Amino acid sequence: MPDVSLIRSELLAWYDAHARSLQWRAPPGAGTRTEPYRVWLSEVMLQQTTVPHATPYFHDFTRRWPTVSDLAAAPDAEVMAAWAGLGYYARARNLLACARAVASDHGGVFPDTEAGLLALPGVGAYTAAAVASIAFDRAANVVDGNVERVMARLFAVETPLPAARPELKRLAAQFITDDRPGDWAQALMDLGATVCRPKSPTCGLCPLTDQCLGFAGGTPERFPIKTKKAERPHRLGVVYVMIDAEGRVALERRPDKGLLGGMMGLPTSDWAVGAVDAAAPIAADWREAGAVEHVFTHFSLTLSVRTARVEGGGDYEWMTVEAARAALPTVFAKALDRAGEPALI
DNA sequence: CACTCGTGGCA
DNA sequence: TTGCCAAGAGT
Repeated sequence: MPDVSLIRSELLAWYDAHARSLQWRAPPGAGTRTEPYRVWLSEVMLQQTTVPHATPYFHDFTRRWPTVSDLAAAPDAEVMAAWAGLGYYARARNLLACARAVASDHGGVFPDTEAGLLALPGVGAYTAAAVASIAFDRAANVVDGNVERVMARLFAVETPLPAARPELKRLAAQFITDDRPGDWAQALMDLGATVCRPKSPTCGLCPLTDQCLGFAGGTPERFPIKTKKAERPHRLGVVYVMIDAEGRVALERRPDKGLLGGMMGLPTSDWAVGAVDAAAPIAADWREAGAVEHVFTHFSLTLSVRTARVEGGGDYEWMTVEAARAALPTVFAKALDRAGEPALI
C-alpha cells in the first residue's frame, strides 16, 4: 500500500520546486501567507472555473475592492456586472452576502476556523477547508476535484463517482497534519492540475509513481471511474433587442433565483424543448437577425435574435450597447453581437 | 442523493 | 464537431 509519510515528504518537496506562481498565492518557503480576503476571493472564483478564466476577474476585483469591507460596501449592480462572463452567478450573489456578513457580523475580519468559515454564505466544505489551511495554516482536509482524482489514482479506487466521494475524502484525510497544511493542500491541487491531469497524465514527471497503485496497474488515467451523465436537452427561445432613438438597448434585471439569477438580461421568450410562445414584448417592426447557440450545464440553447427600433421607457433599463455588453452574461452578449450595430437596427 | 447552476478551452 | 471538464455550493 502507498506509504502516507513518504508521499507527504515527496509531494511537498516537489511543490517546493514546482509550485505554480499564482497571483493569490504566497510562494512556498517564503514565510508569508496570502490575506484571507484574497484567498477566499480566489477560491470562490476558482469554483468550477479555470485559472486562466478567473485570473483577470481576480485582478479587477482586488483593484476595485482591495478589502472585504470595500466589497461589502459595493452596490449589488456593480458587483454583478463585474462578475459578468465568469458564470455560476449565484457565486456573485453569495460573494456579496458573505462580504457583508464578514463586515457586519465579524468586524471586517474573516473567521479563522473551518467551522466559522463554513457558516458563511457561498462557503462550502471545500472552500472552508481551503481558506482555513491556506490563509490560517490550520490542518483541514481540502478536497476538490483534483484531490479526488489524485486519491482515486494513488489507491486505484474502483468505486465510481459520485458514490466514491466519502471514500476519497477518507483517503485524503489520512495525509492531513499540522505540518504545512496550506502547502499540502496546494501541492495536491497543483499536482492534479499539472501532472495528474484528467486526460494524458504525465506520470513521467510525477514524484509519486512508485507509490501509485493506479500507475502500477498500467492505466492510471482510467481513475476516477465515473458514472455516465444524462445527455442534455436542447431548448429553443427568442431574444429581443430593442434599440431606442439614442442607440440604447433595453435590459431587465433577472430575478435573484434561477438561471442567470440577479444578472441583467435581454427580454426573452421562455426557453423550452420544442415550440415556444414567442410573443414580442411590445408591438414593433421586428426583424430577424439570425440565431445564437449557447451551452449551459444542463441544457443547450438556440436563441433566435429579433431586433426593432422602439421608443424608450417602459419597465426597462436602457443602457448603451457597450455598457450592456460588459454587464451581460455571455449568452446575452452573444445575442447583442448578433443583433449588429445599433445604428443599423 | 439528485438536480440546478456558466463558461471557454481542448482533444 | 461533440463531449469532457475546471480550486463546488445550495436546495
